[in-house]
Amino acid sequence: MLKYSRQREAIKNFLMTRHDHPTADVVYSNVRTEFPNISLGTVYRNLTLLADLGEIARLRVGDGVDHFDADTHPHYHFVCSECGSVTDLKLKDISGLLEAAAGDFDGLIQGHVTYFYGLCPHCAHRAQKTS
Amino acid sequence: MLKYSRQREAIKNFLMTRHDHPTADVVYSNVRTEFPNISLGTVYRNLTLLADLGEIARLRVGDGVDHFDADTHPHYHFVCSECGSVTDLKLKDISGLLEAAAGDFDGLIQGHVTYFYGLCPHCAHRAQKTS
DNA sequence: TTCCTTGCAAATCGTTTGCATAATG
DNA sequence: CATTATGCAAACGATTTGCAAGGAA
Repeated sequence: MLKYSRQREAIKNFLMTRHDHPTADVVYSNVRTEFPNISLGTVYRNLTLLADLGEIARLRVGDGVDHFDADTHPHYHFVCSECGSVTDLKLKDISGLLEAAAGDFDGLIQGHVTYFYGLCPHCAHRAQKTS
Repeated sequence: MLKYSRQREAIKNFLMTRHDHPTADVVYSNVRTEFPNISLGTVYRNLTLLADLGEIARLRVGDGVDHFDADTHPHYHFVCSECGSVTDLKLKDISGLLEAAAGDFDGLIQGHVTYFYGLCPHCAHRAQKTS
């Protein structure tokens, strides 16, 4: 059975205040201001637990580090190749993707992961000035 | 300047014979039959080099291990949640995705990564019999 | 001979885990 | 009291890196 823990609550609360999809490390150093003795292990354990419960989402955007998102509604992400920032991306519905993929595939497709990459607004503008 | 190396050639040749997107470790143990003294480090260095040159593709499908593909034509992949196999997926053109995403995004979208997950044909059929 | 590449081992990095103790139900 | 959660540190697995020696141009 699941027992309440103040650390877990703090982790989830912190995540809900952020929209930049922080990593475990960032969660750790922030929650530490409230729980100076919390350990990285506890942060990882709770992030994994919350993700398994479906209360948060674990994002794997190919940079070798897991990012976490308190917004579990299906939506898309953009990863900046320059600064590494991960942001939400408004996108018209592309659920047609799944059907397109299911086409003549003999197995069972349960979902897909998509993320976009390039230069974020900030880095794109900076590149323009430099060139 | 880039110098020829028999190890690098063997690594690329091996990759071209495989369509199951092997990991560095699998490349290592196979190339080892031809070069018993090759080291994992050399395999990693060459895979990274070849990927940077665009001669092979590095696939990050969220399982924590990099997979490599000698087929650099843009195409999609399917990852089996059960057995972890990574296979190619025939898919109608979905390049509309990029434009859809570019919509009102203020930065520069250079590409996207998409992979599908679920049960591969083999695991799907096995699940059916069991239930 | 120059400088890239290798093999080896040690180092890094993100993440997980074992264990004794603290907190929850 | 029964159990889950924590803090700490050690363990892990994948990948990278420093270095001296080997091989290509």
